[in-house]
Amino acid sequence: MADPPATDRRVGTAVLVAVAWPYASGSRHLGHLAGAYLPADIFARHQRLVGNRVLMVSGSDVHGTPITVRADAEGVAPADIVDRYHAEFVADWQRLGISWDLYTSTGTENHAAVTQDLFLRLLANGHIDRRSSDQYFDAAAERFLPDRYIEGTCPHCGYVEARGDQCEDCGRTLDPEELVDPRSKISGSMPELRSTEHFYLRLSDFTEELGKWLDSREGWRRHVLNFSKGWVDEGLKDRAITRDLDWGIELPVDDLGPGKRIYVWFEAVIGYLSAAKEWAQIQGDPEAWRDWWEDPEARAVYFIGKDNIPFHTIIWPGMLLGYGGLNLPDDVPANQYVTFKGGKASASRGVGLTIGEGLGLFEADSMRYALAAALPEQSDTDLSVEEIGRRINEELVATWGNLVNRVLSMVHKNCGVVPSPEGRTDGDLAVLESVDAALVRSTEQVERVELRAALRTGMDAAAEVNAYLNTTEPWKLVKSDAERARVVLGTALAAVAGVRVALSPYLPFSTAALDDVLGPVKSWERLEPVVGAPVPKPIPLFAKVDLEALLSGDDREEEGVDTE
RNA sequence: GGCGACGUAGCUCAGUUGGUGAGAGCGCUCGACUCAUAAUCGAGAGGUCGACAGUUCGAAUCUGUCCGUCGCUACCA
Repeated sequence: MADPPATDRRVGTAVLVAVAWPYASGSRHLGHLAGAYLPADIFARHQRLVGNRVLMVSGSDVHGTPITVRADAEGVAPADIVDRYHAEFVADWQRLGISWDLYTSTGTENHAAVTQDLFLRLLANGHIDRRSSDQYFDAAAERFLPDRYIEGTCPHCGYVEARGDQCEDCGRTLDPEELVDPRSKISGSMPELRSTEHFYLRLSDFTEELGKWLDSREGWRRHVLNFSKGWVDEGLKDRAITRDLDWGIELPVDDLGPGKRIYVWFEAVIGYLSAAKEWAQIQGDPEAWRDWWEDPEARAVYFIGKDNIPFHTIIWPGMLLGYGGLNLPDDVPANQYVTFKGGKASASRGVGLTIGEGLGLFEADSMRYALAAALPEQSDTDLSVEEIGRRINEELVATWGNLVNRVLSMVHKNCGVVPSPEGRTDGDLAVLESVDAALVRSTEQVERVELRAALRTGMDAAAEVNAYLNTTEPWKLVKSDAERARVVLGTALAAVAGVRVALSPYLPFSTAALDDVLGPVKSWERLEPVVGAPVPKPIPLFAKVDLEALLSGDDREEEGVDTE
């Protein structure tokens, strides 16, 4: 490469890799993984190898009505639900090799403090105000009711168990006042409308500024920009920040009376900032977060699913503008959806696989490959167990796994150690140059967050090395010209080492499995293997998937496991 | 209802601001090879780019209508 990657982590550009906060209300599925966590990890791993200073943060989103609803349904405390799924997420990330710099939660004291700081600053700057409205009040329980805590008959379809925010039967969104015969989910009594006060974020203050900001964005995905501009063009509406809940972050002011908390949509996005501060504290350098949030040279890339777009392109930037002095997102490469047999993945509806279920069927790297090859970067992508298995067997194992295996086998058998690079012909050098070119090309693609294409680039390079072997036929040379055979095998091994770098962000476990022979991958460049290093008989990097067994298993009932 | 997206080879998808004969991977057919997880390499077949109309010298790409799929619609985040 033209510019050798910096090895000093303090030299490169500061890159904040901000990843959607998974809601600790149920298991996450492969759609979430392909939508945010996997692409973020691939991007972060690549950025580290090119020498940038990556800070990749996220955490479990532990507040919000769905969690309290679920806790009530199970007769446990919200914290029990949160603890269960937070632990599950942490285990998922570990098994998947998601390389967080910090994975925390919104349940920390630090997060509450940062949230309250933002609230107070926005309040002081005039971007938050108080408004009163009529809301349903449960006299028996002596509390106001969030929309989800009200049930009634849907005015559109007559469904008797419609929720205050949406009718599950006909799918229409509702206002609670529209419900016929409203009932409190807490006491079952008929709620009454009472006046109550809440704080509102004056998003409308930022309509013009956000519009200009969005117009100035370059390289953003079309659907992200269209959707965001659509919101601005319609006119931004002020949003209530607080809710009548006792599960959530407390207000730093007490003038609304008891029973009001800051609601999730406002505080969850603040997690990106609070996590950076928490990370800095853990590092023993409490001011270190400023490198990512205040330095204008720093980059911030937010990995989310498309359902989260307005929160990251409108609301969070609006909050940051109102706060002042902090970096706005540089890119929000929101992914579309993964569908399963045409339907949106949803654990609650039993569509698709949870991450845990996926890991029960496939090796982590294999599943990472299959999902990365099908990332819904431009449009929804349809997946199935068969499709994942096919990708693994016919692409990953056949092209890359087999290449590594055939090269290592021949080197082991005929040389026993890494051969010297001396004596390479133009043809030998050409294959190495094509691998180097692939590394340059895939960097350009990753910079644009075209991760599918960058994976393809790496796989194409692997195919070129396969073609090189078929042309040079080292298995014949070992009988006719042993010296030439050693040169060819050494070249092939060096090429494999380079392809391995290109694929390493996608395949961390199998990459590390080659450390003993090829050395650890520390930078985004093709390094010659150490001459004379022993090359033992190889173990296949990936197991083939038994598709028939999977298909018979796929017919079994897939039970929904949770709400979303 | 409103907004947005999508509908391109058997399957999953790419196709920057409209312009050499429409692409990739996989599958399929034929051939080569046999070191390698029956893997690899080469060649080839296969699509009137959802339908219709329009703008243009020229449209998969722009406009309109229609058909179909999906998402969002601000208290799920």
